[in-house]
Amino acid sequence: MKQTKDRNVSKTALLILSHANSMFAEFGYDGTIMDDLAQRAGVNKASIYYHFTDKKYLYEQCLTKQFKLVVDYTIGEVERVQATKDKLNQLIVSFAHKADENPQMPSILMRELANGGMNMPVNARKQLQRILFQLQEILERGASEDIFHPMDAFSVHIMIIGSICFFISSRPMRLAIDTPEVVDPSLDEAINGVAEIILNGLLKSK
Amino acid sequence: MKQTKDRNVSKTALLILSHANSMFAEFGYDGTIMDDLAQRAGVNKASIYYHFTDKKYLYEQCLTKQFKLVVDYTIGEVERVQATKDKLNQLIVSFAHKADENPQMPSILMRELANGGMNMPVNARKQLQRILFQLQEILERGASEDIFHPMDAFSVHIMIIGSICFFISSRPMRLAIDTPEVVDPSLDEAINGVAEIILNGLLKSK
Amino acid sequence: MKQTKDRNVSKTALLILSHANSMFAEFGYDGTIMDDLAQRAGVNKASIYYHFTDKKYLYEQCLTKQFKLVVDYTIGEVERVQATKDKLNQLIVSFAHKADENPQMPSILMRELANGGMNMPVNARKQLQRILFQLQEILERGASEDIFHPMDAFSVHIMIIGSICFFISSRPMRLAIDTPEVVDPSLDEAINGVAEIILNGLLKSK
Amino acid sequence: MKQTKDRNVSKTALLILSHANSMFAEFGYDGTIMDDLAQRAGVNKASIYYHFTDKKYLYEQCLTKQFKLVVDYTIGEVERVQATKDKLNQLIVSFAHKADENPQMPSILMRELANGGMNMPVNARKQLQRILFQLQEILERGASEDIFHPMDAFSVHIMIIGSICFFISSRPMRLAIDTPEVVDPSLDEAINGVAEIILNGLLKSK
DNA sequence: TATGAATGAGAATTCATTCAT
DNA sequence: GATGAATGAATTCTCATTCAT
Repeated sequence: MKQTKDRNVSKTALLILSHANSMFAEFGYDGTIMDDLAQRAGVNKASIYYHFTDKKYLYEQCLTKQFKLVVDYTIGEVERVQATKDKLNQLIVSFAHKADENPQMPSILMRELANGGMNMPVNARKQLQRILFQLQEILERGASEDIFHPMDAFSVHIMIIGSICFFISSRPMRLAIDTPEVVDPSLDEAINGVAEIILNGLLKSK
Repeated sequence: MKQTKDRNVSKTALLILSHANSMFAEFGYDGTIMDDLAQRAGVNKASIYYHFTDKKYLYEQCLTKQFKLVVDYTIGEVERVQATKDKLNQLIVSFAHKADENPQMPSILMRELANGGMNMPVNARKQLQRILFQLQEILERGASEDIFHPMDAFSVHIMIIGSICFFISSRPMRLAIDTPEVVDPSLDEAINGVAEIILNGLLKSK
Repeated sequence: MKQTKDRNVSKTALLILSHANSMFAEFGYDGTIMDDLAQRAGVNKASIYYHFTDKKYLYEQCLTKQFKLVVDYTIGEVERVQATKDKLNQLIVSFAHKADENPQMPSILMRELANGGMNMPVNARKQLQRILFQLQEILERGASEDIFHPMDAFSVHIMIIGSICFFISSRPMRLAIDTPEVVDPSLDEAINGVAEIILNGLLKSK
Repeated sequence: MKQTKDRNVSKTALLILSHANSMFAEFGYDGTIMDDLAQRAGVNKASIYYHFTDKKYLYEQCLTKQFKLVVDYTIGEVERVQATKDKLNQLIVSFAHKADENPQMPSILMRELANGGMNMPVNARKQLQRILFQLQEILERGASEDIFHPMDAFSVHIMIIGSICFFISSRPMRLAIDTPEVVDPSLDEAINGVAEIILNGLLKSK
């Protein structure tokens, strides 16, 4: 029964997937109503079940796909630069930009963590670990090159992902409420701020 | 103050509030079911409505109380130290420890942000802004004392809150899945890592 | 949660139960629609769930109650007569009359057996066994009194229950289609026929 | 006969039919899901509709085929013996054995009766009537030969069919639950018990 | 004939909220 | 203040059936 129908390439399946993505990001799992999804995607409700078995499985598909997209891109970009310091900078910037292009990802991740992350599909979790591993490699290389203070990879990982996800997913709220006293920075400004602090923080003062 | 029949002090109300707190944190707004809450709190369902009008209002009460708790503590602690640099460090450490004692707060905040933060009660939002303002003050002071690089307060704010909330709310997941390759740091280790990086990042190399 | 709410004595619960009884008998488990039941019973759909948890539990309640009713009556009547032969006769006649008054019981029993009887509530099953045990006692007594041929109790049990249930539950069909060649007997005629054959068949010819 | 493109002979149709038979017997009409049937039979769902128009028609085909099989055999066997008494005995024994070989038949019949028999296909009903007519003939012959008490054919018919169907379809349940106090008889023992009682009951004591 | 993909009309169950006592 | 009992509006999922290829 639960044949992982990987013919999910059909037009209908794609339509469903894409609308599901934005709805899950916008409304969360509980807040996403299958009826509405069907309507927005312009497909029959039963079609969703035909293609994705049930809501939970559909959610998993969305999660995994999103995460892989962002992580693949980030890792690819990091590999294109050579210097250890540049790699770290690239990791932050690439992750931020791709996550910003797919803002559902930060939303979903944050909600999942808030839920204890226990029903986060293994595959989605693995994607994040790929970044953690890459980061670890960078930090170790930097330490052995004697340009970085030795630093626990996990803390840095959390800082990067946490900062960026917070920035991206808090934007709608910030834009809705103007806090004239504090200027809302653009993504690039914020990313650069984050990257600068982290690099500065890690680099041994020359 | 004007003692307006503050009903919420009754034993029943307190029971409800405390259970509501953990349930909202664990299951989110939608995931928290009034029937279950009544059962866990050992009160009649209709009592909840008597004391808190409706689910939304109950949620607001929980949110605001939690946020105020953490923020009051943080601000108080920061004010007890004098040196600018120590103030920044204190802000990070105090926020982290209090949030760790009340881990519902990070969960709720993250879920709210993921939801676009649109139905986050104004009062709760204001609490966070108190931290932002205090941070801004510290950064400005540090800049004028010429010990900090000038840096946009918002980015730093996001980094601090984001890193810490991520760390705290991802812990249950991390503990459930062991990643032997990467050691899971304790809260103090992680906090120190975060604080170190941020301070290093901001401080002008002496 | 599944607190066997034995306050099922309320007017609403009784209403639901009685309508459920006839509907399950008439349409079977699958054929009984909760919406319709609510409407017929004149109660709110959610009330059914409030009182009976779910469809399955409601069904079990119906089953058990029906079976107990018929079996209690039968056993009681049998105990009122003394002679072994009369007891056997009484068992057949009482069971038939009470089942005829509650024709849902034969329907439900037959459907359950057709389903393999596997999800027949234990309690309902036990009721039928009470008849089997009583019958066994009668047959043994009859054998020791030397008035009955020794006969396996189970076969006789099956004959009695099977014959009567078949007769009662096939009546609607028979009445719908007239088979002029064969006269449809009344319940009493049929019961007497059955009882006569069984008694004759068991009694040693004097 | 006129060889009207009898499609139902194709391998696919046969597959469907055979699986439909067991599923209808096991789960009943409502409980049999076309999707599952397709999967079990290893054919495409639309194929079922191509071959059998709809679920109802498929059900009829199953019913009629099953009933005819049992009834044809029974009637044939009865005709092979001569003595009136032997004929009656043969009717019981043959019906029992053939029904035991095709235990779907008793299940389906019982469920149909439980449903009021209203949507039992005419053709299936006619099969059972063939047995009733044959039985009537036997009883009349026995009465005119003065070896049988005169007895209403319908009651005897019900007793035979009811007892045997009950025995066969209650077997799975009995085997699942052992009632050590009462020994579960084999089919032959039970049949002989039933046949003995009925014959004894009808025969005038010589 | 066979098959993947629709689709519409349900059907069970849930849940926040209210009401009468 | 507390409680058992409603209740209406959703919401997920199911299933027989059809369609296009």
